[in-house]
Amino acid sequence: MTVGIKDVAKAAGVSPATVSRALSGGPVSEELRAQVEAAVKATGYRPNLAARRLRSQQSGTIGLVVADLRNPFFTAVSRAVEDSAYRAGMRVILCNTDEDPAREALYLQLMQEERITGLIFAPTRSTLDQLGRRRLEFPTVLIDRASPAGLYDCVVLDNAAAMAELVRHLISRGYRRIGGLFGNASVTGLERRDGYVAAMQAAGLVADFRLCAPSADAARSALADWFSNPARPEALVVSNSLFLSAAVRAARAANLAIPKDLALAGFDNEVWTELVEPGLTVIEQPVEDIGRQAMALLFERLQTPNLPVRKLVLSGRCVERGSTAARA
Amino acid sequence: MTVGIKDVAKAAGVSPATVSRALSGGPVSEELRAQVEAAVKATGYRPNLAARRLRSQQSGTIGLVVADLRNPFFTAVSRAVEDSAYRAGMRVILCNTDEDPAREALYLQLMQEERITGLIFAPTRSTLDQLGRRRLEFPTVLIDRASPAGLYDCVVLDNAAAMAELVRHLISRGYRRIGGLFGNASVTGLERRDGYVAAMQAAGLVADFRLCAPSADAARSALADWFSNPARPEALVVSNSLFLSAAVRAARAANLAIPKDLALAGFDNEVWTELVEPGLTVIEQPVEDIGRQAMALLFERLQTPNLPVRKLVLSGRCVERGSTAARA
DNA sequence: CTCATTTCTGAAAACGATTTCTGAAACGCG
DNA sequence: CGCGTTTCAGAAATCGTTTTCAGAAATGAG
Repeated sequence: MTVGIKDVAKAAGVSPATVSRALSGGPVSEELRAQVEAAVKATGYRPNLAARRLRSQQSGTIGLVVADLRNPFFTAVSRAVEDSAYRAGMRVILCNTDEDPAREALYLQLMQEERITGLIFAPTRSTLDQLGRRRLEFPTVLIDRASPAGLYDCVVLDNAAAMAELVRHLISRGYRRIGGLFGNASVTGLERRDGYVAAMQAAGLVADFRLCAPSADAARSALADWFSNPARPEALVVSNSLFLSAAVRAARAANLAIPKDLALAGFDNEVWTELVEPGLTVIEQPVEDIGRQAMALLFERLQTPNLPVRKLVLSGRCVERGSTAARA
Repeated sequence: MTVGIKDVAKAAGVSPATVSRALSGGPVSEELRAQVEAAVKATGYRPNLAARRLRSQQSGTIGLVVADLRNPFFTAVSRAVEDSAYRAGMRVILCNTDEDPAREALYLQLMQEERITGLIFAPTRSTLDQLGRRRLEFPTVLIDRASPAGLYDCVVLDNAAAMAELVRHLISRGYRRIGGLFGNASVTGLERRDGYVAAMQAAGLVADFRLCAPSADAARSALADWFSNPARPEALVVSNSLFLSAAVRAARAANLAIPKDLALAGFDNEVWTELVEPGLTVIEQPVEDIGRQAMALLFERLQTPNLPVRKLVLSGRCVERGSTAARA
């Protein structure tokens, strides 16, 4: 039915072993190599990856498990990872957990069954905890969400610093009653909260924040409630782009003008943050770099398994726009 | 090193064959089944998928090859596909071609090597042509971009009708000089252009459109040029969300107010289309449905290989917003 | 009670490649 | 010219499962 390595061998008049060697660049005379290549073309042979993987005991596959593909941050990182991987002749198997620990567990099990050679993973807070107890069976690089105990390589943003920069920026623009809305599913959200709290305290201001599930609905209802409160803040920082769009909608719904009634700042420099008036101030993350560096760390660890654990902390860039214009 | 089926068999005091049967729900006495399950738990056994695939000759994997993951349309469809697949106990391997025929060829070859059981594919125009000549080796459902010759199952939007609806909507709002910007890499863009041309002609108006590579830069420079022309249109329809954001930026750059100086309408109801003032009129695609139905078609074909080829045409919904408000 | 039939289990073959092992030829060196 | 070394090719083992095949035990019918 399908053409196998034996058929190629027969067509080329050599043994299967020689075909295998010719295709993998092994020691084969030029003459036979040419014959094999011709036979491959003639027969239309495509190797069976399952067989290859079984015998060679390496899958040549890296797993990429992200929290939310609809979040442009993760799609951008994924692109970079995919690119590096294919450049290195590796396949990528991409999974989307929707911030659900149960799905994470399922996918990790799957990765194990696939015998992936390495994993790049953005875990929820709950799974991150467990990761400390039970080590994963394959080299792993965490992205966006750092291992607190330093058990895994990781590449993350300096979340606290980035958020603190946003807060200081708002303060410098004359805002004082600055609120914060942070995701509760990832450590990223909590780190950004910590940066917020620290910056507020450093400025002698009182922190006023809420935690929230990472869904548009949850954010909108939290904000609707908050905005209807007479003690609502003059400015708001949020921890991701989903919340940012929710905040704009909630502000419109509550008839709050940006930035006159409510200044606003958040994360991730997506196209539309420039387009919605008066332009939204955001921290731009080096998404390409995050993906590339994660792959680089992974490859280094594959080559040298007992390297010390490394944590790569990248910085964000503050893009100032109209949503944080100086207070009237 | 890693625990295999033999180890489980030994631990359970049975043969490997029995373990295999117990795990796959074969005919095994309750007693042994329980023993096996206990042994699996005790040993922490995880089957080796490569071996399983090799022997059983089925990968349990469906390929998903999309044109651009940064396009929210494709991420939404991907989510739906992934969901259906995992619900059916199948894995998904996701690839991103960036509208590049060379990458498409590479990935199709890869899919063949993986011996995927089925493919869901959004091909470029150029690959779509070749698909007519050389049939793919696995059951395939095309999405977003239809096979003209009807060689493959597909699920697509009624692009011409949707675009025509946008045009008629603009006409009813008083616009006459309506321009169009369409992507040249996919048949989708061309179909939408056809719908545009047809609707314009039907109304006795002269069509005035440009084709453009599917990149933000290409779109912006095309539009910058167009807008600086004194004969620029009063209204513009575009064929995807990338062009839509480019159009807003270009209009701003050219100091054209929306909709006063330029009405605007496009495709895909993303969050931000509501947020950028005065709200952008778009065709909303049934993204979830597209993914789900594609999987449904694929499964049906797997069960009944010589079903006639089916083409599922879904309709878009026009979401009217301020960008196409009645002409002053 | 006997014989055919069913039900379950284990031994062994098979999946399609890679890799090890073995040997033949070619080569280099004294 | 003889002998060790290298180079290349093929035969056969191997990877970890599933599946086929065959046989033993249990069941049921006459």
